[in-house]
Amino acid sequence: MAATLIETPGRRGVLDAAAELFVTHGYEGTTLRQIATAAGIKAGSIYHHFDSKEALFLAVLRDGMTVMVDAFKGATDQADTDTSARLRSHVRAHLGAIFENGPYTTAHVTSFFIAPSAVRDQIVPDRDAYEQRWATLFDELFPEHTAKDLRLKRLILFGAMNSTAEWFDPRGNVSLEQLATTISDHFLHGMTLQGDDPARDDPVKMRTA
Amino acid sequence: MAATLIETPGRRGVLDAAAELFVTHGYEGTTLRQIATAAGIKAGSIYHHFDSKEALFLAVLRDGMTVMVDAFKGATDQADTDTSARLRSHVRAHLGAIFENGPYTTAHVTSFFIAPSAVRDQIVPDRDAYEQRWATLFDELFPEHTAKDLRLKRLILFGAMNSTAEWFDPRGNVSLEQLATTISDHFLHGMTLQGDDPARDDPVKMRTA
DNA sequence: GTCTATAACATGATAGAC
DNA sequence: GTCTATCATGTTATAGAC
Repeated sequence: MAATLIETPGRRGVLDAAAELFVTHGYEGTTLRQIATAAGIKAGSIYHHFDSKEALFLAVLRDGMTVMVDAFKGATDQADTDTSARLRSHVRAHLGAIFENGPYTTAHVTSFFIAPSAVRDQIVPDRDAYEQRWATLFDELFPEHTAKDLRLKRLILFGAMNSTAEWFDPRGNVSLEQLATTISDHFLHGMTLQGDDPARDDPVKMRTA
Repeated sequence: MAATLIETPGRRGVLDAAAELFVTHGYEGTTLRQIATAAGIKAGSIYHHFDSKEALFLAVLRDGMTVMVDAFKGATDQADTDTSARLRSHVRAHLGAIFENGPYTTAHVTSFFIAPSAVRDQIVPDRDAYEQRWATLFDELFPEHTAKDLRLKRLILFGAMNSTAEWFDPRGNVSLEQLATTISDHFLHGMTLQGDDPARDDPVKMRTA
């Protein structure tokens, strides 16, 4: 039994195998035969579940997006009150989607940019909807900022969060909780030295205009 | 004459064509025929200049790294004094390398992660050396911070800067100068509202421990 | 009905001979 | 630099197993 054999049968098994391979080798770098082998079937059999390689890729990206949206909703449901806690829970949710919910989200984050335009065009609406959730959150958290500024800041945060997929290892000496705290605290305060207690709970006071 | 025809002949022409195609389609998504056509030669002729497709890719990544290192040196040579100006000039240099020095840097930033491991292994030392320059700069700029914290913050900044390759358009309503200022200011101060003058020059006072 | 195996085709890639 | 042999890939058609 090969190490990378996916146990789950059927359509889900193909998706699991594909997502994992897309993360490490990219879309073009992954062959249907690799996916089939990892899923324990033959290449031609994939076409029973998906119309094409692109359709399979799109399904992986869609699932990744769904995980992120669900995580975001979960953070919103926590109903935190102060700015710091609200931001942190959503950052934690996004990072959790990347590191705790399998390779679907990672595949989305790392291989969207160079995806074939036919695939990109179909997934863009989903992405836009997710970004809109964040935009609305930002409007609520930072009402004094201009829309233009908030857009830039949001993209900066996304860059910081998504790029963790390239270097962060949840099993290392920094936990996912610490990473979420570091990123959200830094996003709010920059390099200003805070208290040494990483679990402090004083809300951040934004200057009102 | 095709629109994407590269005028430069020989080895450099192949590199130019390859770098541009790698950015948009990734390594595996780019064929030697596409590169050859863009360079105005035949596919097989590429092997006159490079031993393999991987060797060509490696050369592109190396050139991209060189551009970044040169930009970094140029920023250091400016010999700014205060923290804010020093950080900003280096951020500006890194962004300039991405958006003003052709597709080599962008290819490096966007397609390193999913590059074949044989290529990645060979370019890692160059990357590490570049990151070490940043690490040294951070040590000088933020001496009160722990090494562990500085590493995280550095990776956060890299994520923010490199991800601009996916969304920033220098011809849009935000200039590269504004982007550099926004990113470095936000890195230092977070969401704390600063004065409305984007060109202010007051140095940032880091609290001493 | 649901899933998979087999086998073959068309295209186009890499690489080495010329 | 060009040409061409070899090989891999996405895809389809058909049929078999649960």
